[in-house]
Amino acid sequence: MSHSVKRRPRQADVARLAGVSPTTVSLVLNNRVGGNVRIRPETRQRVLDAVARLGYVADPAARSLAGGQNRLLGVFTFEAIFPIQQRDFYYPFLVGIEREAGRLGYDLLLFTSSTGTDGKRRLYQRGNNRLRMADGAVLLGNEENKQELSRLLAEGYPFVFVGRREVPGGELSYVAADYTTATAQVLAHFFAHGHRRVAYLAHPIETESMADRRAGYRLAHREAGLEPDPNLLFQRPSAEITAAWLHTLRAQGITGMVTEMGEHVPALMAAIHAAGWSLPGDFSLAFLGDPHLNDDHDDLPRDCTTFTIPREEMGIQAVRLLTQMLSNPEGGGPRRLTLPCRFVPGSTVGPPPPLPNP
DNA sequence: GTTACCCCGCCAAGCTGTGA
DNA sequence: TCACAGCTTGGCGGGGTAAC
Repeated sequence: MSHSVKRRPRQADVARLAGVSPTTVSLVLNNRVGGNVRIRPETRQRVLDAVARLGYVADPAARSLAGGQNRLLGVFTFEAIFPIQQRDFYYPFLVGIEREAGRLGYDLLLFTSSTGTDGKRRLYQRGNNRLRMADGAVLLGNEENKQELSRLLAEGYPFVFVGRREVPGGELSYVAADYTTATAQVLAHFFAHGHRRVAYLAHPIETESMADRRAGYRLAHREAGLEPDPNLLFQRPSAEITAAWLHTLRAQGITGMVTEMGEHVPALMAAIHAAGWSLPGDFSLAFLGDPHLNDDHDDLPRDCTTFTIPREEMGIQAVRLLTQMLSNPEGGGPRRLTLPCRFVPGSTVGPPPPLPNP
C-alpha cells in the first residue's frame, strides 16, 4: 500500500481556487477589511469556501518570515516542571497560561529540547535564541540563568517571567505573588496568639521569592513593635532537624516556626513527634506557600496555617502582559504585576506553651 | 565558494472599472 | 473628470538548496 504525504495547501492554492490573488486571501483571512480595503461579500465567501474545501491553515513560519507575528507564544521552563498530576505545584500556572492564550487566539509552543550537557535548560543553543520561533514567551522555573535573562532583555525579545526576577543590566517584565505581605500576615497571626520568638527556617539559596518572604518576616516584626532577631533565621538540612534541635530552640524561647521549604516539612513533623510534642499545643508551625499541592507535603496537617499563591491567575496575567507587549512594543519600560496571596489561618498555630523560667 | 532562487504570507502602493 | 470600490502587484524577510 502506497502512503504518500500530501503537500499542505498554500495561500496561492486558495487564491487559485477562489479566482482571486493571494493578497485577497490574506485580507479576508486576517479580517483586514475596512478603511482602504474593501472586499465584496461574494468574493469573501468564495475565499472562505476555498479555505474550507482545501483545509488551508496559514503556515506560522511563513507568517513570521513575512515580518508579522505568528501568534505563537512560547512556554519555557528552566527545569522540568511540567505536571504529571493536578497536585503539581506548576499545574495551575500552566492551566492559566493555556486558558488565557486560547482565549486571546494564541497557540502555545513548548520548548523542551534545550537541555545542556549539565542537565540544565538553556534559552540559547549554540548562541541562538531559540525562543524566537515564537512571538514572545512566558518563562517559569526556579533555576533560571540570570546571564541568559540579561541577554534576552538586551536583545529586546518580549517575555514575561512568572515570579519576580531581577537581573543585572535591566528590568524584566514579570507577574509576581506578594510574598512579603502574605508572610507578614502569617507572622502577625503568630504574634496575635502571643508568640514573640518565631524561628524562620530558610532555603539555602536566597531567590527573589525567598527574599520577599524574609522581607515580610522583618516587616511583621516591625509592625508588632518587635526587633527582628537575625539569630532566628536558620538554614538547616533536613537530616539535622531533630527533636534535640527543637528542644534547643525551645530553650532559646522560640515557640513557633515558619518554613519556606517543603522539603523540611516531613523532617519537622517527625521531629515534633519524636519530641513528644503536639501541634499547636507545644509548638506552632506555618508553611509559607501552598503546602497541600505536592506529595512532598503529605505529612503536613490538612489545615496548616499558610497562604495560597494565585498561581492560575499569575499564568493568566503573564499571558496578558505578554500580549500587551506584542501589540504595543513601544509601550515603554518593563511591565510588572504583583498579585495578592490569600492568608489561610489553619489550626497549626495556637497560643505558645508556658516557657520554663530562665 | 559564490550567487540565484525559492519558500510563504504580509503590507503599502498602485491599478482598473464603475457611476455620478 | 473625479471619487471610490475592489482588487492586484511588487517588495520584503532569513535560511536552505540548486546552479554555476
